[in-house]
Amino acid sequence: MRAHRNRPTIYTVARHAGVSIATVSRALSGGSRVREETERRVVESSLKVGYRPNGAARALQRLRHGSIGVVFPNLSRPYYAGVLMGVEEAANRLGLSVLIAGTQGRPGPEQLVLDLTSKVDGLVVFGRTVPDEMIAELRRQGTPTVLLARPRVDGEDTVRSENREAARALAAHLLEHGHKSIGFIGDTHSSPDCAERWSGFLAAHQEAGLAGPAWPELSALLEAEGYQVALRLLGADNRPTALFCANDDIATGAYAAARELKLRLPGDVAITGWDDVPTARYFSPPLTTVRQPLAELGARAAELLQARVEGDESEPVNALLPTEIVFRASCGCRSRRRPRGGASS
Amino acid sequence: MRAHRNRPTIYTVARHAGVSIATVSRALSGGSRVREETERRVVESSLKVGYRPNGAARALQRLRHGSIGVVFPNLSRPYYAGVLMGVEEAANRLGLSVLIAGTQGRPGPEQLVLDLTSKVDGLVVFGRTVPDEMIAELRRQGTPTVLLARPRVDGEDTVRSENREAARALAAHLLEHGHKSIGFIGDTHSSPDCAERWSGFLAAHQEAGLAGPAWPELSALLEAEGYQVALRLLGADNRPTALFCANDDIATGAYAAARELKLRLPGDVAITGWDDVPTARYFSPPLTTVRQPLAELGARAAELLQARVEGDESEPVNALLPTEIVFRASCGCRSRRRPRGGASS
DNA sequence: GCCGCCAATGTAAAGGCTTACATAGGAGCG
DNA sequence: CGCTCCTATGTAAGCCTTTACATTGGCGGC
Repeated sequence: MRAHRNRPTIYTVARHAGVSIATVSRALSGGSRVREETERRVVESSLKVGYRPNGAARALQRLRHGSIGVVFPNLSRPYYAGVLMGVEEAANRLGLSVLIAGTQGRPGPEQLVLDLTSKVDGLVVFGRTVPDEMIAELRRQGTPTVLLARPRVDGEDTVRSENREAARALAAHLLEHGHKSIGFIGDTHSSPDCAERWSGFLAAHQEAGLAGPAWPELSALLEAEGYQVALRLLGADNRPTALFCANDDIATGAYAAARELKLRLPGDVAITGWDDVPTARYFSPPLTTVRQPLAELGARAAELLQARVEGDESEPVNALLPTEIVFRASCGCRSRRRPRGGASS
Repeated sequence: MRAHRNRPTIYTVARHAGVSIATVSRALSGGSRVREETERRVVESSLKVGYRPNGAARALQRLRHGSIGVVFPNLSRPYYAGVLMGVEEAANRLGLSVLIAGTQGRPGPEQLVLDLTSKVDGLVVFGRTVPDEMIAELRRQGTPTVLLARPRVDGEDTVRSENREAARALAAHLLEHGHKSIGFIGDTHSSPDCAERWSGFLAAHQEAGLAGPAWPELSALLEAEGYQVALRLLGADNRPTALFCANDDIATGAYAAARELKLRLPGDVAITGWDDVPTARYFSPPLTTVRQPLAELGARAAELLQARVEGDESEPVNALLPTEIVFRASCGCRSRRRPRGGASS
C-alpha cells in the first residue's frame, strides 16, 4: 500500500552515473559548473532509469510550489472555461502549474479553498465564489490572491473586463433603433459583472431621458431560466420590443421563447446577448453581443499573481480590460457591419 | 525575493501552544492520542497564527502528492469542460487535487506531460493529446495513467463512452425516415470517438443494404469548419437529404449553412449532432443528438486512477459508458418524444 | 511502598531536493 | 619546483511534515 513502485530518485541517477547527487542536480537543472562529459553521462543515466524529479521535494527546498490555484463555480459556461484556458496558458508560459477547484454543488467553498492553499503559491478567485471574509483570511495567511470579475476589494488585486460603458453603449444602440421598452434579463445579485451591465443599461435610459424598467428581470445565467423569463415577458400585454440579455445563454433561451410565441426576430423583438460564444454568429438571426477578452483576463490574472508571489509589494492593481460590442443582426442592424456611431467600447 | 512573507510552520504553532511539533501534527491530523484540552489549545493556536500545513512537506513525507493531472486539448468545446468537471468533482470527493494541462497550441505535449509527472500521482489523458510512445514512457516511469475517449492500448486503463452502437442506431433512424443519401461530417483521423461513429454509421447502411457514402466528409470539430463543409455538400447537385454531424458544434455550422441555402429543416435536410450541448434543445428545430455521460466519464477516470495510485494491480479496465440518443425535431421526428423502435443505446 | 503499565507527549529520523561551503587536483606563474 | 587560484565535484545542512520509538509521570495492584 506504499508507493506502488519505488520511483527512481536523484540517488538512483547518481549511483548509475557514478557521481554525487549534487552533480546530478546541477547537471539537470543548474546548468552550471559541470563538465560537458559529466553532464552527458548524467542526462543519459537519468533517461535510462526513467528519473523524474520529485516536485514535492523540490517545492519544499525552493520554498515555492510552482503552482497556482483557480477557484470558479463551474465550467459549463464557456465564459469560465475560456478564462481558465487563459490562466493555464499564461501559467504554463511562466513555468507554473494550475490547480483547479469548482465550488458549484459543494457544501462550502471555505474548506476547499483552505485545502488549496496548502499546495499553491497563490490563488485566482472568480466573482463571488468565495466570501469576503475568506479573502481577508487568505491575506492574513499570506496567500497572494487575485480577484477576477469582481468589484474592487480593499487592498486586493483585481482583474475585470469593462461592463458598464459597453452596456450603456449597447442599450443606447437599442434605443436608437427606436425601442422604447427594453427588458433586462440577468442575475444582478450574484454576478457583479451583471450588476454593472444593469447599471450601464440604466445610464443609457437616463441619457435618453427615459425611465427604463424599474428592475432587472432576475434569472440565473442559464438557457432554461432565460427561456422562462423571456416567455413571461414576451407573453405579457405590454411586452417589451427588445430584450437585453446578460449573457448569450440567456439570449439562447430568449430566442426559443420568441419563436414559441411566433414573434419575428428582430422585427417583433430585438435580442442582444453578452460573451460572444462561438455559436453566436450562427444564431438565426446572428446574435449581437459583447465580446470579452477571455484569454487575456486569465492571462493578466496569472501574470499579476506571479508577480505577487515573487514578492512584488507595489500598490494593488485594478485592471480593467476593454470589451467590444459585436453588432450582428439580432439588434435590428441589417448587416454584420458595425453601425454608424463608434458605439464599441 | 524569497518567500514574500514567511508563512507560519508547524514550529510556529508548537511554540505558540507550548507543545512539540509532534503533538501539533497529531492534534491537527492524527486525531489520536492527544488530551482533549491540548487539542483545543493547538487548534486555537493554529487558527491564531494562521497556520496551513505545507503541502509539499506533507507530500514528501507521505510519498504521495495527493494530486492527479488531466491532459486535454482545450476547454472551448463543452465536451472537455464537462468531463473535466466530472474529474474534478470525483477527485475532490476522494481528497485529491486536480492539475490541468492543455496541449492545444503548445509546441509538443511531451515536455508538458513530463513536467506534470513531477507533481502528480497519476494522469488522466484525453484522446490523442499525447502520442502512444509517451504513454509507454509514463508506464515505464511508474506514473499510473488512465486513457479517456481513446481506443484500448495494451495494458492501460481506458474509459470511453459507447459510440458505435449509438451511431448505428441513429443512422438507422435517419434511414427509416426515408433518407437515402446521408452525409457524415467529422474528423475521423484525429478523434477516435469520431472514427467509431463513422463505423457505426456505415454499419447501419450495410444492414439496410445500402452503400452509403464512401468517405466521411472531413472537418475539424468546430462550427466554422462544419459550416464550410455543409455549405459545399448542400450546395452540390446531388445534395444529401440528411447530415450526420460528429458533434453539435458542426451541427451548428450545418444549420447556418442550410439556412443560408434557404433549405428548410428538417423538411429539406435533416441534421443530427452529438454531445447534447445545453443549447441543443433550443435550436430551431431542436437538435436530435446523442448524450454522453460527461461527468461520469470524468468521475470513472478519477476513481480508476485513484485505485491504481493506491496500488491496485488488477487487470487493466476498459470501461464503456452508455450513451443515449435524444430524439428531437431536427431528424424529422414531430415531437420531442422518442420514436417507435428502442433505438437508444 | 514499589513495580509495571498505560496514556500523553517529546525526540529524532526520514522523505528527495538544492545549494553553501569544503575539497581536490591541475594549470599557470615566478 | 612550489605556490596560488580556479574549476569540477563532493559533503552536508536544511526545507516542513509525519511517525516510530523514547520518555515521563501517574495510577492500580500487590
